Amino acid sequence: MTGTGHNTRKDAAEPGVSGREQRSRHRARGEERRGEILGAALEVIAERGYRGATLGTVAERVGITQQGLLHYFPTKESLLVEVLRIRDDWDTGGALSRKDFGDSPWPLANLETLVEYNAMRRGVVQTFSALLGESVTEDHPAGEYFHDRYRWARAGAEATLRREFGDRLPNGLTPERAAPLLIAVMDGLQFQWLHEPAGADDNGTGGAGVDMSRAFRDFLDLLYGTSRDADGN
Amino acid sequence: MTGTGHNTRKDAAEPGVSGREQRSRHRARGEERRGEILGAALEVIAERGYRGATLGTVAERVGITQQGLLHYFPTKESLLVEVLRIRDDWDTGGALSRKDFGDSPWPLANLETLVEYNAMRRGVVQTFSALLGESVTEDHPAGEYFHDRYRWARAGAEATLRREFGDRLPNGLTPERAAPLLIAVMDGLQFQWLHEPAGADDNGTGGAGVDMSRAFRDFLDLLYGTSRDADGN
DNA sequence: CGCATTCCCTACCTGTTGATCAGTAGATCA
DNA sequence: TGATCTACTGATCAACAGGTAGGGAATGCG
Repeated sequence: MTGTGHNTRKDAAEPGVSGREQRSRHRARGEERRGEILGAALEVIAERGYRGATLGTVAERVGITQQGLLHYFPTKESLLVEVLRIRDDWDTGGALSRKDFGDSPWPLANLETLVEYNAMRRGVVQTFSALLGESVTEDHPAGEYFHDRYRWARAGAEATLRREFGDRLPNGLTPERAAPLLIAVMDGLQFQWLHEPAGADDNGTGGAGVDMSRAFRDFLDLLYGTSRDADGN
Repeated sequence: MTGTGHNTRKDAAEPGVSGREQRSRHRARGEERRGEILGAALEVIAERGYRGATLGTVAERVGITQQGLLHYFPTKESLLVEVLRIRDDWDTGGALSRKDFGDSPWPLANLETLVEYNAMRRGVVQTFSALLGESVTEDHPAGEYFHDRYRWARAGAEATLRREFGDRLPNGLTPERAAPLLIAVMDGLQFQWLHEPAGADDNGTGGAGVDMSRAFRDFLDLLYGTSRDADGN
């Protein structure tokens, strides 16, 4: 029951493994574990939120103890910070702020792609949405993150809109004032979609759910002032 | 400190008070306390979310013990259910689903009023938003509530849009497909507003915040396809 | 080979939370 | 006047939570 039977393992087993392979494997172990933990934390936060998530649950999912996890992330909050950081790399950093941001002939296509991408990553969206909800409560560790993120997202959206439409949208609205709406639609649709998804990979719900990608395209049509496919599809 | 000095109160004091009034006052104590508890719970949930809220904190705010609170609401979840119910009466029941729903010459004005009303009730909005975020997590007691609420809200929005525009919005979009966008904007703006409010009662933020009411009007302009005041204001 | 580092565990502590149990004081009622 | 109901309180509990202390095994390094 107690930790016995491990001293006989190394010397006898794996006789043909070279020292280099063992070393590199050992080195990589740490970063690999970190990655596993981050992935598990993302899952657990999606399922229970940050406050509801426990270090023990995350650790268990990686196959170590809670104290083993604390070896990598000294506090629960430090774990959250890292989760937020990798999410930024994946999602926002991957689309909203990419260097090739203005490369597309149609800037808003990037946002459309982002939404479609999110629709395939329910876990990530759920984590994000759960944290966003919690972040409005007092003294939440993610509060500042979302505050900054919103400023930043609105600025990005405004720049995109300006690149697309100039200083006025077709209906006369300025990019500055349309930007919050764009962000709001993206966030708001996520909640509806999480509660009742509908879309490419989901059929038979009777049409009650929300097709996030299609709805977002509908909103873009609204910005353009014309409908591209509202009649047929 | 302990409950002394009350046995002399009844017989001697209030000689002219009839038995009926005393009885009713006694009866009302219970309902009054219930109301106080519900109000405190709304506050505490706004500050810490449902999972983060504790019965002790709520009870303390009413001036009773945690066990005293459990006398009125046998479980924490039952308290949440009641909070959700009264919120419905205040907010949704008061505007979205009112009988005089179609009485206004301009149906969407009701929604505008609702948003303006919300902008004056930060605590309620914060409670709602915190719970909405939590509700996407697994086995959350408010999950079903929000699921149903979204269906219902979309149906209500669709009906309103149909009453205003008929079967097609100016840009060709159907009310059915515009409804989710309307709800998404309302929800999404709340998060931005909570994180950085701006508006009538808030000046000097440097324009970085979000004026929820104005932004919502901007969105309605988008639905109409024309801008009413985007140039000057 | 000895030493440091990395990785992870056992043991333990302290605090919190929702909930139960039993009981008390006053009001109501028969 | 006694029975009963309402509105609580105090004591207590089991279950967890995050975090600390310290140690041990495997590995890398000189």
